[in-house]
Amino acid sequence: MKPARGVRSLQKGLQTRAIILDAALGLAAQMGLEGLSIGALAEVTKMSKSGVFAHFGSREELQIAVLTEYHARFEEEVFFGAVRVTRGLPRLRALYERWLRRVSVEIDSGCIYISGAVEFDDRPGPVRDALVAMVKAWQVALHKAVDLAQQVGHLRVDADVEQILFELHGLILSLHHDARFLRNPVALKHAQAGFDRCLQNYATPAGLAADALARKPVTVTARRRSTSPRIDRSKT
Amino acid sequence: MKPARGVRSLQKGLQTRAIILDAALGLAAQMGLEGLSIGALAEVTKMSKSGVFAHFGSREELQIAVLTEYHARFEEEVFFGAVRVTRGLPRLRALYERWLRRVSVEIDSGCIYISGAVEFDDRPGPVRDALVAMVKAWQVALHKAVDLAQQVGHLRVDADVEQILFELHGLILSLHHDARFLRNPVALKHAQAGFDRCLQNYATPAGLAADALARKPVTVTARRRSTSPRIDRSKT
DNA sequence: TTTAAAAAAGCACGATCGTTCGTTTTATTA
DNA sequence: TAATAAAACGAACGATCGTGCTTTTTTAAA
Repeated sequence: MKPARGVRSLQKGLQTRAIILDAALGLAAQMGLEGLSIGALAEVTKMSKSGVFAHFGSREELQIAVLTEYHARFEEEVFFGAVRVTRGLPRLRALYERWLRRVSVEIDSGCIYISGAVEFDDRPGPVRDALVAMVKAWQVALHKAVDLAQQVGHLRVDADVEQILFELHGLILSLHHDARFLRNPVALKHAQAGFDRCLQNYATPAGLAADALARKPVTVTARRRSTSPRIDRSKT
Repeated sequence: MKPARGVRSLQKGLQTRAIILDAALGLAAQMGLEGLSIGALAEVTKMSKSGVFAHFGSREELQIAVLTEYHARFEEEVFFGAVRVTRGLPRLRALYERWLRRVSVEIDSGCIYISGAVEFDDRPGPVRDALVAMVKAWQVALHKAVDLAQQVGHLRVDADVEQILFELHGLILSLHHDARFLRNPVALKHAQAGFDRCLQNYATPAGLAADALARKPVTVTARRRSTSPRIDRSKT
């Protein structure tokens, strides 16, 4: 039959592909998507270069596969865990808290969305396109959460949603920068305080009340695995 | 004589070194410090690889030289131009406006501080050390400006200076992300509005008055070259 | 204009990169 | 267990990487 096509249908193939992808996520988080090399990936998985290569067909497809996998994990950890929280400020805070935790847990692993945005901001091609699509999808999800918070009367309706998202995203980026690059241990507190101050600007009195009410239970709840066992997550 | 030592004393050497460095800044702004290769640099300057190489002695020293040059330009454009403005909120706004403009002018050239922070956040070595030192120096300068704004009564003295810096930096990072990566044309407006909203939180009434007074003349003044002709800036 | 030094070029090195191809091993199915 | 397909390997390719050496060209001083 023809060589590899990037799409597997049997057991063993998918299994080792998942192992490779898991290692690739770790490598990409540390070295960046551009720093991810097939040789290093082969070494870390104790496979041959060509063996690794055959699972993806090209380096570009490997990068896209890494992105797709990262997106799935991000979605599951940050998004799906928070949409079950009461809509309005409680849900928005839950989204932000999980997002924040994802970036600060990744203090020694790196957020591929953030590093990828810098690496591919003027490097056109399918990798950039895929990354842009994922980041925009996440922004749309946040947009909806803010919209809902306005509809339930938690956020002032005259507030500019895009402006809120811009500022919240800035807090996340600043956290990533200060915690990871400058190794500033209080960066997390600044990001949390920034969110609170943002709310004080855009929230209604009813929103602040709802937020205060929901605050303890929401922030404390530790997230447990949902039912879908899509991928072994033992190293995460 | 011994080979190259990275320090030149005669005319021609420094001259072409400056030319190379200028090209290297452009390349690094586009490809990142890690994407900067001596081969590509030789091609763009129409020199031989070894000819380029001899001016720096190693790739690492080239990267550091690029950083140092970038730092000098940043300092001159952003910092030295703003410290002549009245201390307090007017100066802080002047600093922020220039910083902002530097990042948004660089929409198609890239801020090396920001891309470098992502590239070197877990890549120890002298390049990372140099970059950290420069970013911290800039933060210290901003810190002083905020301190002064508190001392002259423009900012509330109970405000956390580090928190203010964290949030302002977040706005800059968000601008860089949205403008450069997502190509969102309204990102600049969001960054400006974010600054204003930040002031409304931390400024005193006297500060807001001083800011309103100084706003027109300060923001409009276009910056002209100062007297020091350290380096040909024709491409900038 | 001759002379000594600095600058640039030329060439080659080992290493690593992504990728291709043919072979061998492993896994699945009949 | 035998037959068949998938998976992994091994070796090699052209390209590029940073870097070292030697030679030629250019520059500055005598």
